[in-house]
Amino acid sequence: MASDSSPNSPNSDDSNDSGISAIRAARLQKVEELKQLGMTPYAYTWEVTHPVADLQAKFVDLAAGAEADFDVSIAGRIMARRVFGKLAFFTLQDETGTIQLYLDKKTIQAEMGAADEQAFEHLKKLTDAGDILGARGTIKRTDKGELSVKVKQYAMLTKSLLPLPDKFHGLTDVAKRYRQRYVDLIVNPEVRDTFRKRAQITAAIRRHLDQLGYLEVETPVLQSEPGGAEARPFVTYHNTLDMELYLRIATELHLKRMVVGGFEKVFELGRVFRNEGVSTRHNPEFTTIEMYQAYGDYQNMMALTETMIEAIAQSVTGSTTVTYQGEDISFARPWQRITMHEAVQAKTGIDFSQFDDLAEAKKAATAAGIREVDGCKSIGHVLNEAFEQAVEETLRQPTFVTDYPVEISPLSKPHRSKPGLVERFELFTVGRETANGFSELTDPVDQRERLELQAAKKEAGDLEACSVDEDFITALEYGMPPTVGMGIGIDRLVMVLTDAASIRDVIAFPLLKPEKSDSLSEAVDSPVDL
RNA sequence: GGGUCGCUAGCUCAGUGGUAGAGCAUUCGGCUUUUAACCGACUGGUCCUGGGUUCGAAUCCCAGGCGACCCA
Repeated sequence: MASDSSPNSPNSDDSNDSGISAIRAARLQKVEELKQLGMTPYAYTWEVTHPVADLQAKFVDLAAGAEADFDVSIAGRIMARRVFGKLAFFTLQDETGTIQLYLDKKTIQAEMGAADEQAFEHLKKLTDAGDILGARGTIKRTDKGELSVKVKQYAMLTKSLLPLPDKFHGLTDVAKRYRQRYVDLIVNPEVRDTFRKRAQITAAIRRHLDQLGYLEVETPVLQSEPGGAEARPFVTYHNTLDMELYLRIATELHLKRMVVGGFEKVFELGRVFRNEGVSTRHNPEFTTIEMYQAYGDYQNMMALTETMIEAIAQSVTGSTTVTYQGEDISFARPWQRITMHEAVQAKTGIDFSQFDDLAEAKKAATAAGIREVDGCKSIGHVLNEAFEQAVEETLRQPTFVTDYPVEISPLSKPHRSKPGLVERFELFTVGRETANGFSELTDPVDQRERLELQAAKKEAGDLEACSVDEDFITALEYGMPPTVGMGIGIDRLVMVLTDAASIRDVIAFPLLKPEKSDSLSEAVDSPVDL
């Protein structure tokens, strides 16, 4: 598993003493010294009696200079060392926070003398910032007011070979933070908070849906025919079946099969994959939740959506109002609802419902400053362009946009009273699409026609269009109850609730191009100097 | 895909044509109330890569890599 290209794994036989190599060599030497002293540098267990945050809370009222007769055993990473001749202070960090270790020579030598008569000197010599240490002792608040564990015994649990980033400035290089997220997590507490909140959000969603009687299911990632969205798929290959497979671009079509099968409330929270560019709002693999409820329509699902997200915001951030990049966003119900036609008319002055002719619609849109309408194949597409260009960015507070044109909604049920439209909604927050739901199309004949239109686009070279999923049509022919479905982009929701500017801040290991590999070995292998 | 900006020690950053720098970390010495500890000494470099211009390039030019932001 050794990687030659890693900047932090210099060759072990490399005798030059450039910075990192020298530090690493010195620490490997300490590993040997620990072994010779009978202290394993890589321990097996350590009894932990308290997370340090619990201690900070429990002794919040302990006076400066006071000691508590309270035994604790803790473990964590040394984040900082302040060492004197016969006294040392370490800052120890566990998952919950930090606490100071008060290490005085007299106490440690008295307590550990039998095991190691040089215990304090070895502590000074053989520990470094970055090491993982176990410590047992009592609670004390120092004269300067810092809550501390007055250490009686310590043990090296894991010796660290590589230096931590600057203790004051931390790690700020964004590329390095993403590539070596473990270092980012060690030194940047707010990054740990983000991923803790992310877990709280998904847990809260599961709890909410569980209480409503939803069943969590798992559907295939590997598919012979991707569908349920318009996106380019990733292609992979199954060796023994000798066939190409695609990574799913949505969970929709399989979840609907579950509804056909009789599960009336199902959801899947999982990863989908879309073969598209990378930006602050796009990662090629991202997490969605899709949920389906039989016998409900899009009005029911809008109600569920705002109830659920309001509850999540409250439980995760402690408020229904969050600040996103300096802007206050209120998730308090009720949220604004506006039809797509109304929204576009409000921003452009154009009433697209009046058009019968595509050319007329394009002309009006262009006159209103909407770009790139030439390629639009229908009035609905022009309307959608107008919406994306003139409206989307302006929808800051949570807003449901409803009643989309059928041309851009191939899986939605026709609107019960508005010809040409479907019963669909999308949720926009801080100008971004955050959720998408609709009364599901259950008519298998209509569905086949719509998917065949998509298939024709694919034939014509549209890489984001899908073929007809025959088995899905077959499922609909057995009969799907009236159903509403909805999907949420979990990453984007987490971004808003954690005030993250980039989707990469809420994905632990975002996709990055590999750093250029060391060209030295290639140069050696290649006799030709190009 | 286009534009702008960035890449120098483990980390954070100075350095705009003339010997490669600072702080922190590391190493050594001192210190029993520190918390960006302090004091003293030292060490540490593929200046992202490859070409070019020049007596001389971290610096100027060209190409490439990776990243950030903006636009599409």
